[in-house]
Amino acid sequence: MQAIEEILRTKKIKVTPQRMAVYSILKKTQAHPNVEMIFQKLKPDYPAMSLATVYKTVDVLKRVGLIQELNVGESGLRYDAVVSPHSHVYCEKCGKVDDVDDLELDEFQDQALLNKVIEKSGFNISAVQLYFFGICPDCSEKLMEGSI
Amino acid sequence: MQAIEEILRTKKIKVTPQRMAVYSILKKTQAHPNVEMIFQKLKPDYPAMSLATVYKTVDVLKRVGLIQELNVGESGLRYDAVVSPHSHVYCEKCGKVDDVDDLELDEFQDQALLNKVIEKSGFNISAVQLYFFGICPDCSEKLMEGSI
DNA sequence: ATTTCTGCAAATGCTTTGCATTGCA
DNA sequence: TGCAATGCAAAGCATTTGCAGAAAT
Repeated sequence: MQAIEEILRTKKIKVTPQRMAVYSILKKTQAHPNVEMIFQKLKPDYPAMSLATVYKTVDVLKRVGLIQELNVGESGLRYDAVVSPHSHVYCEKCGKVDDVDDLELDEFQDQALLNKVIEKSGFNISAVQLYFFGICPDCSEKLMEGSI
Repeated sequence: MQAIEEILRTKKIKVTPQRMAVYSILKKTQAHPNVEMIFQKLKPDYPAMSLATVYKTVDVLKRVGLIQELNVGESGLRYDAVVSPHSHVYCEKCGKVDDVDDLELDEFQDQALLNKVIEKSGFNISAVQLYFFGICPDCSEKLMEGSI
């Protein structure tokens, strides 16, 4: 709650309660919420907050590099306050997004793999996203129960 | 143009000129077009075709497994008739999507990596997508010229 | 003859925009 | 005080839906 204020001020972006609140929610959760989810979590404490403000805020935080945007397909863009490279799993049944930490690929991405892609594609690569799609443990269980 | 008809008939899905046309376009191109692009390419030969039909068609082809859907962020979902595992680069400037073939990661994905993710996450993984984001050679060049 | 698909137009729903008001700096 | 951000409502767009007519099996 200190660093972020400085980062914003450095970029001449005003520090507002709304921005702090959105960031704070993303910092606390591991659910990778979308805009609507963030809005709902905010409601109790900030009943006056507008959905448009949440859209604008995640955009600002993203451009400043404080959060990253995930694109898993359904349910809109998801947001993550963890900006270091890591992969994600998406449950196609319930829409849950989990982190997959400590894949050796995560470090791998920085060097060998990235160089190879740059070489092969000629692109100037600035970001990587690795997504896994499937069914989460909870949904697998429910599917089992249902079919018995 | 033979196999696809059989695949559709097997699943009791009717073979129509529109469906064949959409698939044929995806089969020919490497541009990973979105629905609008497919629609535009179709127009000369199928002036009566509706955009809604293109949406419905890519959905059918995807569910049957004849094409895959890519989610690079901007410019809507992209479609690819190559369904074998391979990665993609996305140009954040012009929206171009290219293939990145022959990453050892592509075979890697099938086994070791997948097993590790399944173990770590508890998810039942059915698909993987690896995206690289950056600037393509053409856009890099234009940026250079512009800044001189 | 049935059943499914197409094309149109309307509806939906997420996201963005414009602008007056509010609030940081 | 001045400039930027918020909140609201309206606008914008991509995608979906409903349905009558057309086409495939």
